[in-house]
Amino acid sequence: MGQLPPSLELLFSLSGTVGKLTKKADRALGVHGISLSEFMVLHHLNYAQNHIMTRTELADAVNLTASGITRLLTPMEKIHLVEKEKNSRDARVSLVKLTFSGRDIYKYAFLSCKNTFDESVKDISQKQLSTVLEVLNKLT
Amino acid sequence: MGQLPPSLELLFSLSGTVGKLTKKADRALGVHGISLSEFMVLHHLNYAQNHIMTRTELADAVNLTASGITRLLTPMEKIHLVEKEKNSRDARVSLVKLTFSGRDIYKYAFLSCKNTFDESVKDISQKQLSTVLEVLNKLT
DNA sequence: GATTGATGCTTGACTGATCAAGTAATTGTG
DNA sequence: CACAATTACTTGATCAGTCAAGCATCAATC
Repeated sequence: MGQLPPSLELLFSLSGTVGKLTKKADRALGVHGISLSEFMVLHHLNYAQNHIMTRTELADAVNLTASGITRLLTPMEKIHLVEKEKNSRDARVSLVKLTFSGRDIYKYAFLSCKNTFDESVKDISQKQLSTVLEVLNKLT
Repeated sequence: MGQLPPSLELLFSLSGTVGKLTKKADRALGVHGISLSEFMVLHHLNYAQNHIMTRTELADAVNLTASGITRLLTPMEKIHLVEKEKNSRDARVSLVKLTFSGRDIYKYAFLSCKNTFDESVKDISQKQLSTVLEVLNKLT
């Protein structure tokens, strides 16, 4: 990498690695017709109360802007992975609910993704992994 | 994050953190009129033999496709951060050379970027950092 | 030394995301 | 209670990057 202080070496490495991992994830998930961002949406909905979240919550969860979420969800609604619901308390918010078939796709996509990345992670120790997660947290 | 196996927790965390760090870098570098990708190009050229690389080498170094590099370099050539050179041995390759003013911008951009990220990294130990770099390497 | 295949790069069409502006609903304040 | 500020979301314009196709050049083989 050459001549970089640790902080920037970290930045460069992170950026390279994540680029590659994202492509890998997209290939693995492509089988199920979804992208990594869509998978992340399905995941967060799957573990949310009643499988429902607001668009803003989703935007935060998957690190997109509000408009990014609008554009990501539109096709997902069209193929019925998620559906719109109204919030009776606040007419501004548009809730996103995971459908049954959305949950189904999530399960299969989850398995593909897990297989792919368990493989990538196989010779990294538990301890190293938790160090990495801790550091990533501090960087946020 | 909830209910994720370690490998996918790592993927999700990496993706979130890198998204945020990239935005931070782009803000820091925006002062100098360049993006993180452009900064990475300048960096690799700065430490290359004679400040010259082929477009393909650059593409690898910054994790873009050949066409991505073409599109990234075009404006950089226009503002004379880099310039084209021919390779006498092989007329297919188009060399990219860092100009003096490119080197200058690099130096200032480097300082801004370093300040920004040294700050982010200040309570992460040397040892943790090298663990992270090691893990990132294994993931590639 | 002509042909076949690989390599380096560019271009057009597209995708996924952003930002800025706009709309609609809600909340807080004089 | 009115009205200003804030919040949730959508839309048009734009941007950064990909992919597929194409062009030019080079290398290997017959």
